[in-house]
Amino acid sequence: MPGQHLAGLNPPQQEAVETLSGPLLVLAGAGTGKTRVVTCRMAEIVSRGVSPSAICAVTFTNKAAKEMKERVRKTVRLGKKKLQTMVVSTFHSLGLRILRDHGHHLGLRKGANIADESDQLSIMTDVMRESGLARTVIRPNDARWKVSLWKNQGLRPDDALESAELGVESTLAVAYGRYEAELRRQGLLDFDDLILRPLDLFKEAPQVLRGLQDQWHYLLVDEYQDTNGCQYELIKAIGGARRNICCVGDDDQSIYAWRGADPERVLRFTRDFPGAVVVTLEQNYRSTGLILEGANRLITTNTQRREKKLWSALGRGEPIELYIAEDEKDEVDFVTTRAMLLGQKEAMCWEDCAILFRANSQCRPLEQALRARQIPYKVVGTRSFFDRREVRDLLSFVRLAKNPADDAALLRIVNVPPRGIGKSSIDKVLGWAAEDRASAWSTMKRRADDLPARARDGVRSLEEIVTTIEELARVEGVTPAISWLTEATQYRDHLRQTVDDALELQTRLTIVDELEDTARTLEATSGKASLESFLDTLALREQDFGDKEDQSDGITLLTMHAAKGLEFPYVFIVGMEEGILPHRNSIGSEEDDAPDDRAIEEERRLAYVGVTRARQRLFLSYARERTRFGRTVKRTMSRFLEELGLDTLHVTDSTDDTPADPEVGREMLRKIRSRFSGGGPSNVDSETVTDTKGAPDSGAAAPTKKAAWWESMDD
DNA sequence: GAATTGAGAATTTTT
DNA sequence: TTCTCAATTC
Repeated sequence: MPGQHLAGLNPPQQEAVETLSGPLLVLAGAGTGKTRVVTCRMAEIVSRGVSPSAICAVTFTNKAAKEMKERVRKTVRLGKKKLQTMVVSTFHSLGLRILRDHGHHLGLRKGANIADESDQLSIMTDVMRESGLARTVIRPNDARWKVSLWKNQGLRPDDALESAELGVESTLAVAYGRYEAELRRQGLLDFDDLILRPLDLFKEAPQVLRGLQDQWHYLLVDEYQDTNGCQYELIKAIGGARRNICCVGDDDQSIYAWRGADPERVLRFTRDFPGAVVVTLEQNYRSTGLILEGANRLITTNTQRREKKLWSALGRGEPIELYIAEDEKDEVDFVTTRAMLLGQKEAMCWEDCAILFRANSQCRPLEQALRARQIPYKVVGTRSFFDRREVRDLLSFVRLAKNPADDAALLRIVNVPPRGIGKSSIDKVLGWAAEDRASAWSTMKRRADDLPARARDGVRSLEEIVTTIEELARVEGVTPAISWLTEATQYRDHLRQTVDDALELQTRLTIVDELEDTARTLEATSGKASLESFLDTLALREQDFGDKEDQSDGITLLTMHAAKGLEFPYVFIVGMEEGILPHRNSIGSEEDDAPDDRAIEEERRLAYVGVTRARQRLFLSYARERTRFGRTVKRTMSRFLEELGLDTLHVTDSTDDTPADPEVGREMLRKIRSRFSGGGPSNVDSETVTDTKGAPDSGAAAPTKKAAWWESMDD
């Protein structure tokens, strides 16, 4: 029964849903119902009798993948089991899956571990030293990014060396080669390998690729504008000759060029896939007319883009507001005061409101101001649970149990908690290992007797721990293995001894608990898990932690990058200044650097993403002067404000007698300011989600509701 | 091994 | 200004 999923869709949306074969590009502007189209299209395919196992959908984030699965499940009438054969995963999960299933054709070790950022960094630091690259010339972290960029573009060490300029770049290309060799030696894969190595595999074992091509007749790629060269090759290979490939994206929202994404890839689609159908979605269901008008004006300044013009049937709405602040303090005051007003006058829920900024450093002053006024807030996308030392420490034991060649894991926990294996012992072992071309762990075990007595005992006890983890996991599962590990290492005691701050200790102990919970949750949903699947799930962040973000409500603080795909009724964007947005590194600031149009265009797209997050009200602000690094500097307003249509904005500043809300006099504002100017408690470190509950007497009591903003990430 | 100190940098970072 | 990182020192 074809066409059963077309109800309620506009004509272009219907066309996208009905075009089932051949290459299809869905140019989905912000807020045009992309997710809806994608899920309906998949439902349509299935309802025409295609097995779900013939469909593969690729996204960038776990959240998007989860969302898509969920929506398809709700749309398609089909048994759960049947539906689960449909692959909906991130690029990285897909790559890893392919490598886990077929990696042996590449001589890939069975237990290859995934290197996290700090592993990458320490390996990079080592190989830089060997290559004679001082960290004053290029910082290891920057080197890591550069190498990652090369890998994203599909450049191997040889290619990089060839294309590199003489000097630092070519030395770095040499270091890149050593970095790769070191990863392999330790049986590690970095994130980029998860995309790059499957391409090697397809060359090495074409039958594997053929198998995948036979399996997946329908391919879907989400956020196509963000795909890098490597990811493009991967999907093109799998899409193969069948070319049933549907890419969904918006060139105007391409904001990851600096990570190797090519914003022009969307523009090239019809050349890359001749005969492609292009459907453009322009009706926006999110924002009011005036917001969209501003957004359209802004983005049409860009030259490299597909023509499209968002329109809204939601009415004109309120004008975009601009507040010109005296300084950063005044700007932050404006945001918090305005937010409280909205809470009182328009019954805005805190969770309906977001504050967007360009750089994370802009976050802290906002947090402080919100805390002082006891407005609850949460910060999205800061250092995650997975990057916590406690998690990485404990997982390193597990990694070592799975892959004895993983020197990075060994070095992290060799003496954590202290077991008498000091620096000199470690150096000795590393020396022997290098001579024998063996792994550090095997060498350490084999030659423990050549070490001082205390170190020897330490090695034996570590050996005991590692073997037991492996056995426990194999026989009883991951959960008992992890619980046993924390007990046997007395990791909690170790924390109690080394952390003196009570609050900090509490946080860290909780993290240990949560790691155990994670194992439990994983095994509760999918049965006894192997060490491998446990580690993979964590490394790719495929699992949520305790649904913590769902419980908290409050104003959301996030970067514009993190805001992509989200929407809020009320949006503040702060720091609309030259040097911040567009960022100074994109302006071509250096002496002889010509202004880089492409960089500016990306900043403009970023601003566009920010603006199009707003449903009803949009507040922009900048400061006339700002204290940066201890020095007060004059600021100029962002060129993007002009491009948005300065004359259409409702502009106010601190001296204005008609403050932002025309109905509320300046007196009122002042009153509110002074009422809440008393300092509140401070001293909370931000983690993944910081939730500061407003006290009952805060007077900032906006109503709250349960429906969460992340339920609608429809872009 | 832990604490101290000094230099250098201060975008965004889906996995 | 304020953070990070690594070398130095006790």
